[in-house]
Amino acid sequence: MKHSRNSVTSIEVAKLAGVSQSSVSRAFSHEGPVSVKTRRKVLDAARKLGYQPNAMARSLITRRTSMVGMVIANVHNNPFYTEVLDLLSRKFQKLGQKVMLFIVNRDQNLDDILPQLLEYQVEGILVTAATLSSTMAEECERWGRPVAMINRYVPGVHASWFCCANYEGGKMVAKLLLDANHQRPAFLAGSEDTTTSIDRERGFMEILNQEKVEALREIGEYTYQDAYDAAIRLLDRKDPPDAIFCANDIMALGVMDAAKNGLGLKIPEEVSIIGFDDIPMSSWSSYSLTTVRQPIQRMVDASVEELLNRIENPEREPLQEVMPGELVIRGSARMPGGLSSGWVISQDR
Amino acid sequence: MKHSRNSVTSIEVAKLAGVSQSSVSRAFSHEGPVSVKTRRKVLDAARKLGYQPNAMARSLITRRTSMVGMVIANVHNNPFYTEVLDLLSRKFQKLGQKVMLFIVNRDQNLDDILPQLLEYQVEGILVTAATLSSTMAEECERWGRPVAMINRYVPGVHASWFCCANYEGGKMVAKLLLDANHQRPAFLAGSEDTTTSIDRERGFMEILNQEKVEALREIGEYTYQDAYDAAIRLLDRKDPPDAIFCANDIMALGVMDAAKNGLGLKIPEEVSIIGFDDIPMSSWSSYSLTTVRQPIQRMVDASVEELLNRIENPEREPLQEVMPGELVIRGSARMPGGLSSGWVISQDR
DNA sequence: TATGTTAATGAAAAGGTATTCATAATTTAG
DNA sequence: CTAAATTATGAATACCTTTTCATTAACATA
Repeated sequence: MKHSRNSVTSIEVAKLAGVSQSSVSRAFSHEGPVSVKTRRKVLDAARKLGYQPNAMARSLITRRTSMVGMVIANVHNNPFYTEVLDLLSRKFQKLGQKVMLFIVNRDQNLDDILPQLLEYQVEGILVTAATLSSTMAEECERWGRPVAMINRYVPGVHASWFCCANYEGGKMVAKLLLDANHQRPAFLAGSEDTTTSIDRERGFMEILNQEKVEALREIGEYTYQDAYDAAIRLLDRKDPPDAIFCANDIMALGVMDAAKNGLGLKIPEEVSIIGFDDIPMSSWSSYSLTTVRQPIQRMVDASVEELLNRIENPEREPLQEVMPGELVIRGSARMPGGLSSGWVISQDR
Repeated sequence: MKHSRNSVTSIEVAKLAGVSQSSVSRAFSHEGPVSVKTRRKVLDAARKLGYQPNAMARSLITRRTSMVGMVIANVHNNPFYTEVLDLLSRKFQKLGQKVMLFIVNRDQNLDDILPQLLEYQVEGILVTAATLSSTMAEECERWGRPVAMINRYVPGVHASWFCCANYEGGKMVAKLLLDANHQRPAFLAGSEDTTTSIDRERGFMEILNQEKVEALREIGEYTYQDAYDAAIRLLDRKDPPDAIFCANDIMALGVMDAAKNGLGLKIPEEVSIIGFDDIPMSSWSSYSLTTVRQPIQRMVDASVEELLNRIENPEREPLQEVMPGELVIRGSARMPGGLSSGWVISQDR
């Protein structure tokens, strides 16, 4: 039996079941009163015909789609965002939301995909690792499409966001390095235009400045290879740093490989390296990277719940929260002598 | 100005522009005759009101949604599928398709998400790293929703699929190892129920059997940690293998770490290790993994194009293709003495 | 048994668009 | 300058549901 494109409608089901179309609808949507008898008749007929309610038609009348837009960048060159994507998607699914996915470049303008999201009537938009211009965000919000962001924020914009405490994380790292007597730290920045890198650096420098310690600085592009190259430049000078704090883990791994395999340096004896994120590879025995773990599950849970919450309650004010990261001490950074000086040493997960 | 949930309709635009609703529709859909004058009037009014055509209403009448379903597993513990996801998503976007994403567990039953896909009227379904039961696949196809799979196939099912030549890949690896005089190879399988692991092993064993070489065997779960543990078991016996072929790269990296850091073995002097996929980490200097590169871009391009093609031409027979992988020689496996004996040595990308 | 409540049902309307068909405006050909 | 062909427009309809409203059936209460 060859069907044409799914065109079995509730009317046909009604006819076969010997009831009205309304009853078919009621039997499917768990609303309204239906006798068990008709429900059974309807469900039988539906199964026989392979009937499936048409979500488009439904959304037209209910003005609900149960669809959310998910905009994400950096998914293939940063395992951190792979995990975010995975967790987000699963969480939305579990809560009955369909996910319309857009993978973009970090610096890509979202203005062209936003119309598509609105056209398809997503009820909310979750953005991570990509930046929504403030006018666009406002636009969405004004049209009743709440926006939630992970690890991005737009100052003064009417939207929800959840960030790791990047600034405080940078401070933690600086303190750890200074306590362990590092004299010449360096910061390896990711792209200049991302608040994550900026905030981590700000916190880092705050402490160093406070202690009148100067820092070297290099820039990469948030990739392993860029970081590798930057590390070579940094470590090959005649006054090389004795510690490198990297904007994220994937860069830190590149730096470690450059130091270890590229230049034959001993880690952490000759140079300490610290990252940010705690991606799975960081705990691999070849690296054992000391890093700041982002509260990824918390950020995902909070942002999803907040988004759905605001969808249900459009009048509610958007929530924002910065969530503390957690220092994960492994082997890639020299430790303070009096080890127990108040450092939180986290277990591997 | 506070809007309620986007409810500006083509009728309101028509009113403001002083034309009929039909003209608004025509001005937006680039079909049908519209004078430049009315088009301008319409577009102006639309911009003023922030009008956006409603894709649900449109799809109801056109019976097209421009949405495809994408079902993927293993995305967070195998970077290979992260890249597949990324490429697929971008390709669909570029071709004007919206992607409805479902991330599942590898062994999860897809029967519960399939109704959702059909309900939302996706026009086709792309499955990768997850297995669709043959009855479900048939069901989709019968309802005019073509199915395309990457790296999965269901024997005898009426669907498109594109696989890497896993069997031949396994053979290549076996030949390479034998040529380099390995005496005691081992295969580290991923989960038993995936055709990729099975086929790679079959090819591998085919050659070994042919040469009357026995092989050890272990099983992991397609994860770094599982592979690490399995490698310890394998290498800690009194008759350890001198080569381990792993079902995929992420496992191979776990094996390398187990050998190198766990047991202090030299790679490739004491044990050769070979993977499959060629994920980015494999080329990192800490690993330099010899592996079989999957033609990921080709598989993605082919499957997307095939899917869209079948959507437009429902009568067309589904296409299937197995695409050769490419041996990437790096440093983790001992090489044959006469190196140039016909081996294709690939450049890093 | 009669009456008041509640539950179940069907008819009809609404949601926002694309499209057909008939009509009006414009252009082209003769 | 008229007839014919073409192009532009608007009214009406269809797409497939959910939901309201009115009606009927079932039930409980007195």
